[in-house]
Amino acid sequence: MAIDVHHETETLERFAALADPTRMAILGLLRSQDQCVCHFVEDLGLKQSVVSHHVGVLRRAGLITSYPHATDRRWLYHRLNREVLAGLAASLTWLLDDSDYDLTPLACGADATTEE
Amino acid sequence: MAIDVHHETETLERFAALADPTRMAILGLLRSQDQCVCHFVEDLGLKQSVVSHHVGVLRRAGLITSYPHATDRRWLYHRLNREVLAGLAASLTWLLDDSDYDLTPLACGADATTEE
DNA sequence: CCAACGTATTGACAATCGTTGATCTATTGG
DNA sequence: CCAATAGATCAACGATTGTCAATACGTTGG
Repeated sequence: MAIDVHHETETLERFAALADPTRMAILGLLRSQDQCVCHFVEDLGLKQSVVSHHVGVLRRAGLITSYPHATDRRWLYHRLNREVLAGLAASLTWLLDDSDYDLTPLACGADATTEE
Repeated sequence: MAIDVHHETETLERFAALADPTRMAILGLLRSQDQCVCHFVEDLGLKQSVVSHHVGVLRRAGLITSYPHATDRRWLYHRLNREVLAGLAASLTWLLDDSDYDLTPLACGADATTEE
């Protein structure tokens, strides 16, 4: 069974990639349209190297994919990887799934002994 | 409108709290039953101070809530905060919502100029 | 072929994070 | 009251991460 696919290093890296305001802002910009780094630099008012760094983090985490512009290959466009983001949402809903939830708190070792 | 509730510091802190193997393991254990720190120490084979630290991170992030055992108040039980976890899942699905998605990549400044 | 441009990469520095061991507090049982 | 227990807290250390400036790389236009 796929016990803890949700704890995998890959998944944790992805959550870490989400946990940064700059990167979350970039993802927010990509929500409505594919864009290249120059837009992030302009819209977020950040240095190019900073943006490039964060885009690299997002790409290595698999949260976005990148492709060169059709005519001018200097421009690198970025797109949300919706499958991966959906996978993260699935990890969260897996945690939330309470079909196996036992309402009684798990007894402590000492608790179990004394109550025996 | 609730433009970027999903970028809030609170939300980012929560994603950061998820991005650690120990904390994700603790959340995984809490999925099926409320437990106290002693269980995490035993099940994960970690030092008490390490577990206490990570439980603190999870609690401050709002991912779990804590309450003392009914009869022995030395034992502190922990429970998933399902509302908060659902909120994180909502932030992800908000990113995924492509109802406003424009298939044409956003033109670069230079691009727009030359193509004029 | 050269200069301008978009982006990636690198190295240095500061800040943050996880681990450890020690100590501290509160609670329970004798 | 005292010893044992559950858990929190703290200071110190090493590892990681973000920022910045500089540089390198590939592409394009002249």
